[in-house]
Amino acid sequence: MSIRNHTLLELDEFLPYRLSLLSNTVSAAIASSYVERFKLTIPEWRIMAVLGRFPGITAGTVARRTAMDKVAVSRALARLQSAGYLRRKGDKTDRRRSLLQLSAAGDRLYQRIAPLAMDFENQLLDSLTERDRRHLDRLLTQLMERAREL
Amino acid sequence: MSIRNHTLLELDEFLPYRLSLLSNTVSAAIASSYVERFKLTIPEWRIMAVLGRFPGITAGTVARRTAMDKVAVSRALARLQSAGYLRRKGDKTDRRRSLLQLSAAGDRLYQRIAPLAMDFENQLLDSLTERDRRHLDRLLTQLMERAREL
DNA sequence: CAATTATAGTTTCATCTGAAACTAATTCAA
DNA sequence: TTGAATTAGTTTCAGATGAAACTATAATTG
Repeated sequence: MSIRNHTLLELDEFLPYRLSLLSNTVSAAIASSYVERFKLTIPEWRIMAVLGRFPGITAGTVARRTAMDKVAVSRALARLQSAGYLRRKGDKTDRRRSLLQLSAAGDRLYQRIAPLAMDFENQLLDSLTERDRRHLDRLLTQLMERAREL
Repeated sequence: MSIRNHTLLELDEFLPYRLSLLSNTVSAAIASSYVERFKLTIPEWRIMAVLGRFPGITAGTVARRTAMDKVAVSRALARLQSAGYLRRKGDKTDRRRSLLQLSAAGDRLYQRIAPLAMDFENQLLDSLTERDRRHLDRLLTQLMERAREL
């Protein structure tokens, strides 16, 4: 990072640790600021977010789009359904699958939370200039590509 | 991020999600590339890292420096001790505490893993220019400050 | 001082999680 | 075709986790 060629391992300056800390801090802030208020977990909210955007996809597609494993998706879907936020429609061409979409109540909730989420992101990014944001976008993309390779 | 003023919530472009994904991907790579090989969990390895750097600190200090909660620290310390990597020395001025340090075996392990950790970090950062790295350092610091406020 | 309050660290308990096993349906291959 | 292999999704089981209770010690205060 800023001090290149560390000869000592300093956790505070160790990129994997910093990423983990930042991600956890951000997630905790989200959880306490709006997700918890609506009695959702982060995984449930993520699923609502992809279903709000792409209605009618299957559980497998949800798993891929949210990078969650299928067990976690299955359980979160069950909870969303029993909370009344989810509808499943059997897929006629493949009866193992169901096509998922938010119920009316689910959609109302999504319409309330999505702006809060975007607002939260904007508040995070407010401290950065437009140029910084583009830079951040590029850096995260590059790091992500690299991390996938390693 | 790059496309400012989202009117739609796209998970793939949502900063908290991207941070979480990147952090998880990096942690998974670390776990499979060297931590798992030495039969350590990430929390255990983090504790070894701070003890390698700051021998003689207490469990509470470890918790603060690793941002782990005290339950997790207590358990990871117990595992490290039973694996023979940790020594505890009663603190004479406060008998609730112990002063922690790596055992000889713990230190040997630390000396093997630390270079791998730094090497991993360097591989991650290889894709960035020196200027990008400084920028990344600054951006992460700013985001972290902001996230703490929110 | 004695009594209360606070702190360090551990244990308990209930919940969460992920790997593996499982069920049901589909696709492939002989 | 039909039996084997694959895939979608759920359930099970065993281990991980975090909040709250607990133990032991130290600090505070009246």
